[in-house]
Amino acid sequence: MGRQPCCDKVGLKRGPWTIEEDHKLLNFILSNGIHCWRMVPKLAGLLRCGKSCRLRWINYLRPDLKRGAFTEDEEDQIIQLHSRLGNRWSKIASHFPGRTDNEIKNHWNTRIKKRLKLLGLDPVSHKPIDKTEEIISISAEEEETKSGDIKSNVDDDLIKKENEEVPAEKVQVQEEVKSMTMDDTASLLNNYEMLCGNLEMGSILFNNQETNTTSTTSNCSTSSFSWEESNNYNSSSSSSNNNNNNPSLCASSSLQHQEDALQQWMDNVDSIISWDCFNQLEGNPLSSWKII
DNA sequence: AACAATTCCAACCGCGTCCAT
DNA sequence: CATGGACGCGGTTGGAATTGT
Repeated sequence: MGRQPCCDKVGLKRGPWTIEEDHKLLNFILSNGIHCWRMVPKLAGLLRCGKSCRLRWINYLRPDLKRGAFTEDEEDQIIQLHSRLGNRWSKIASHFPGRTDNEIKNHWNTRIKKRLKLLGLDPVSHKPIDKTEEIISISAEEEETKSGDIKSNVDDDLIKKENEEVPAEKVQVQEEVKSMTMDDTASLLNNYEMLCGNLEMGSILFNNQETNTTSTTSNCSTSSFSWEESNNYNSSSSSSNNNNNNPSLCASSSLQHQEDALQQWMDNVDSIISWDCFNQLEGNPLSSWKII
């Protein structure tokens, strides 16, 4: 498209972030919030492009990130969501507070894909591999006549639309695939069906559990911590904060509560970020943080 | 112990979408 | 309505860490 680069890359640093860079970015965002990513590196004194800063914040520095391995329940839910949404990682990630799209995408590509293959399921179509190939060959002719509209993974609205548009024969084929799938991998897919039926409720429950639970390591071997967990005093805004990258430190909460929450968060991320290194750089980080 | 192969994940890249002008 | 800038998303890659020989 001839699109111009997002920023002037001359003289900009690339590659892994250093602790000092993390500190600068974290310090800047916690002090000022996020208004324009393009300006963040300039104002924070970083030789990075805004895009890189945004990614670093979202995938690593964000206080509400949940660390640690995915649980089996999470994996199952990812599989279920992927069967409905396809590779829409950000949409899938929105069902997992504290998880990033990148994290889920990586986990899918490295673990879940293999798990599905071991179960004899096609990671793309979520159908038994052999049967899928059979059906593909059966319906290849009619698919060819409809160029450009082949999308194996669509969300509910798109599925509905597609079903309205496709001929009855194709719907029948889809139903056959569905029933064969149920026969061949009954237990696994039964779970998925159940999850599918309860997905909306499930996601609500999941969110509530996330915000109500004080335990941070129930299913993970490593420490996990949610910013919202430390902000339970601010319950009125917890749901809206779930998908918000901005830490929203400038909300209605009192300064004391914010400082308490910040201290609690720092205590919990000690194992993730080496604050000792930060301290060596600039003394106690808390003392240098200005909460709006 | 040394090397090769594999796994894993942080970060980059390019494109699509949104929105202000 | 057209254009351009900024952001967000998904695909891909580089290299560190781990495992196997």
